[in-house]
Amino acid sequence: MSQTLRFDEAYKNLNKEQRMAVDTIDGPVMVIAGPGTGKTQVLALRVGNILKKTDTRPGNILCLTFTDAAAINMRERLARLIGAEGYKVAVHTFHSFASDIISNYPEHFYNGADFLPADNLKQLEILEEVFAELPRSNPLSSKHEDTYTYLKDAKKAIQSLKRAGLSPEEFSAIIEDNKKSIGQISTGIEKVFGERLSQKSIELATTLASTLAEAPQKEPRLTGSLSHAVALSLSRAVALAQETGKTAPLSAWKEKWAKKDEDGNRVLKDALYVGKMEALMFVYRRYRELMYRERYYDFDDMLLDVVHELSKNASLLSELEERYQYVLVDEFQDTNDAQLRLVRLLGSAEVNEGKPNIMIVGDDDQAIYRFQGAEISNIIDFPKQFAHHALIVLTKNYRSTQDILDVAREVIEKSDERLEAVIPTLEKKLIASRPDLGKGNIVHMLLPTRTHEHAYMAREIHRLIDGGADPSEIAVITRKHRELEDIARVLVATGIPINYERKQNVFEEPHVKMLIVMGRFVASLMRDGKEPADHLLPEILAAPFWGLSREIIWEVSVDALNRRDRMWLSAMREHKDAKVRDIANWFIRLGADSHHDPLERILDELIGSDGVLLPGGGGDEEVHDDSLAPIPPTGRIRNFKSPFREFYFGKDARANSESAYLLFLSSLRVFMNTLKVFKNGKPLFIDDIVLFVDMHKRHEIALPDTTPFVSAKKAVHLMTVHKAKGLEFETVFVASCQEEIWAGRGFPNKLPFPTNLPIDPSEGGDDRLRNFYVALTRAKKHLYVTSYRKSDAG
DNA sequence: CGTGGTAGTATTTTT
DNA sequence: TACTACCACG
Repeated sequence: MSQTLRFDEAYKNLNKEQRMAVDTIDGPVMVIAGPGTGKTQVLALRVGNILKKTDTRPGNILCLTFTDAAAINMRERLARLIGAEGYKVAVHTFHSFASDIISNYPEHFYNGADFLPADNLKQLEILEEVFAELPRSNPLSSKHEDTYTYLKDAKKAIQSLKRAGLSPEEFSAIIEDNKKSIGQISTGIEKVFGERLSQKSIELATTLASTLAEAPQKEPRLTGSLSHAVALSLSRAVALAQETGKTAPLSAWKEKWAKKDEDGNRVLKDALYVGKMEALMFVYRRYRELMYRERYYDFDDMLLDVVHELSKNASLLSELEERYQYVLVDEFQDTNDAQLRLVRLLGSAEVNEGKPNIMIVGDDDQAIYRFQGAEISNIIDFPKQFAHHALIVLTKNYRSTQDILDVAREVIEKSDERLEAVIPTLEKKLIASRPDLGKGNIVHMLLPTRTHEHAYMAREIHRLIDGGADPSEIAVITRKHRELEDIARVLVATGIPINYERKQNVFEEPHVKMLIVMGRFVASLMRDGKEPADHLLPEILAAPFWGLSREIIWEVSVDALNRRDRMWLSAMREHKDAKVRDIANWFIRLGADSHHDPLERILDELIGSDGVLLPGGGGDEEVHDDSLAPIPPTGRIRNFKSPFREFYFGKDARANSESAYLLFLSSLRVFMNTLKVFKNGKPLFIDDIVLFVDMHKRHEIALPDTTPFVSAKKAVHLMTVHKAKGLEFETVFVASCQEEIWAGRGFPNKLPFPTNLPIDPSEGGDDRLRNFYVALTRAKKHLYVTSYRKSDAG
């Protein structure tokens, strides 16, 4: 089929609303696309339509998505619908777009210098430098066991500020402004709330609210004045109190907004945090300075730097505006404030007359990325921000049965952070449009305990598969990985094939862990004059791959005890078993080799591979027989080969655990790649492992490896809600549907932002509701909602 | 019955 | 840190 035909065919299949979205080419357009309403198809076809109806070239259309996967998906769909032209459309994630601008216009960024991306560790290192500059009196300088207690909190706070698009200067301006009014507000609060609440307090509070409201108001959401934020909430409480004639609403307000200071005075909570905020302001500024000096940027800097350059560089902005005549944003409810600023800047040209060709697609009910700085008000306020917009609502659902849609709707209607609450005429009720699905089930099972719940799921999944269901059309969705780990174990044990894309900490992968311990030991042998890390030997020798019996290890330990130096290593060299002697001498030789041999080669020896696992290691015996080795090797030691690989991943072992082998390989790859970045591409030696691992341990940083654990091609999917977003399955199990799992409290925040700067990424009440809504709407036909009565703790 | 103080408890999701 | 249960008191 020719490309035009394919486009025409797809276009013909659109429903009325979808076609309207595709045909509305000009001006700001907001498309509300609930789950399963075909939004990706609409986006792709609209791009095709712009190309068809106007003389715009593909490169002048910008499509912004959040994930790499979504960008790839979009590019492929465009190619399918409109052919090769599709590849020329600028499809980007927000980050790749920003990074593109930085590399295309180097003269405007970092003075044209090449900057390196800073990983987690580097960021914490630099932040630690900043903390070291703080005087003891600084509220953030407190330490516990050599680590700064506020280090991680400061990192999170800085991340939030960057995602909100705020530079240190802008943040500083807000803090300074608040400082001016905070004392006055607190005095007002003390007057009204200093004594026990009574009917009289209602009157006093009314006057306070109106006085505060008189303070000069400033620009939009992020820079609204503190007085106004306080006045707004207080007047709401006052209204309630007057209505009911009770003081309860005022009591609640006091609880939320005020606190007693050291002198027992009622003050605005913000007043108690000002010191910390000022300290944070300093840390943020210094952090950026040091990062800049050392030529590093982090993920969030890219967007922030582009946004700030565009806001002051009119010529660069207009160049981009001219280039991108049409902008389409997918999943708009997930944008953070920095991203919104970027989108607004791109449409700010005067020729647009306030009607830029921007189309945003999203669903307020599926906003579940608050913890990443996503700001649901971006989509809720879109109608206000772009006055002359077209609004299109897609309500035909091509995924689920009406029963499932109805249940989901009942859940989401409990929320009031919704567009339907803002636009009274808006109707988002989804209509099932897949009659071919037939009748499905919705099952709610309340089981006695979690163990019962998991057993029930296993039983039910078995029944479905035995009845002919395709395992890959079944998904188990939970809120947390913790739940999935338990479920995965149960399903595997009962013989159900699973596909679980968990994030594994590479340091915890058992084989990598053992390699690290051995590496540590070898490193201790290379440092001349230092004691060998003898204490590691019991753990190393206990590993099954050496094939050493318990008795032999016990003998070594007794021999060591009877020696004057008490060393296992010495005891091993004199042991009667030849294998034990070989191992000891082999380690000593590796320690000596480590002075000149690169890490890859030593690792290869530890693993006992023939240079298959790691490029640049093993295989070439020339280097190996190098006479530089300080201990003249006997033929015997030379020939000793680590049984590690053969034991775990040899022909026999691998047949049983192909997936474990792949997991190890990918963990090792992640480990090596990160280590290379850590050393900036400089040659690696075995003692780098020690430094590298210890630094990650100290900062409690995990190295995530996301290789999925797949036990069969057709397997039941296990995933968290966040992973499941955008996917669909015939049968969905939503597990552990308890309040404390799906709506439990989050982390307390040690560095709360001022009240008039609502950028705290922790979830508010409705985020939990939306999480659950997203989980429910993944199901096409059968939906199982399970919960248990008693927690593990009883 | 509402209020205010104290004590005890819990602790994610991921581009 | 933020929340709830609990209890004493006005």
